[in-house]
Amino acid sequence: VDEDPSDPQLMRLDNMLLAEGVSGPEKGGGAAAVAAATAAVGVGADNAIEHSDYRAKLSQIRQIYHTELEKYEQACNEFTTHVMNLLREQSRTRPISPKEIERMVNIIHRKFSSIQMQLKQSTCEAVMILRSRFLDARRKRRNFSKQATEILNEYFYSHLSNPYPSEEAKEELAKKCAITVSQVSNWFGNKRIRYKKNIGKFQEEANLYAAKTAVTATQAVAAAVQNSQTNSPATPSSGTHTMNETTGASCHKGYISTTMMF
DNA sequence: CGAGATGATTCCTG
DNA sequence: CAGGAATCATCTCG
Repeated sequence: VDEDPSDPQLMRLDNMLLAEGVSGPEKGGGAAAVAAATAAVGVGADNAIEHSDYRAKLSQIRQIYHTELEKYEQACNEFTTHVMNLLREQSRTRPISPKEIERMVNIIHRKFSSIQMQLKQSTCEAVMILRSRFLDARRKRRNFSKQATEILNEYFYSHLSNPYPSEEAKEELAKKCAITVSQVSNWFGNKRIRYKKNIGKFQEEANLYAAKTAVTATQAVAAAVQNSQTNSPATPSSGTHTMNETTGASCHKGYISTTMMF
């Protein structure tokens, strides 16, 4: 019967924490803000822009977290002093041992730290979601620029017999297309597999680029080609260096042999 | 909106 | 580990 005064006190504390501290406007607001920061992954233009966007959102989450943490800290302290005052008041009507006070304080702190853990966890979750949204490149896939595709296709179709660019070639292409080397690798991987899966579908494209390289080759060796064009077909006897020009010149006349690979 | 195109990822093999 | 194959997730276009 004597212990009852303390238990209602505890109950009230629990209720207050549960009602106001945790599920009150504070956490709700925080969670909503975090969710907003996470969800607002709109259309990013550039890689750099997206990255800074990502960092901004990250720091936003971090700031929300710290704000909330501070709030809880403050609320915890306030509540502790409040309870202490109540206990002190009660100590006039009944003896209150230091042990009991300590127990109360411990309970309060435990409660608050569990809330903080919850906050921490939800913050971590938000960060993970943010990370996965930004890091999973499939989610933000952008087609390469027309120009880049042009360059890649040009290389592909002018090396149809061996469409495997060396590491240096890949770097070169990457530089020209303003993409990464692994993107170049991806592109060639995709292109090879898709080309050979349906060569017919790519015939038009192949001719187009063959003609295109022929034009550039013609420009490069204008005089020579002009003279030999009417005469004999270019002799494909030379090595890889002049292959560009020879294939280009011969392709100019008709179909490029797409069956030579695979 | 839906089908095809396309860049990226995953899994597997030599 | 580079490349092939299958698959995913998004983009583009009618």
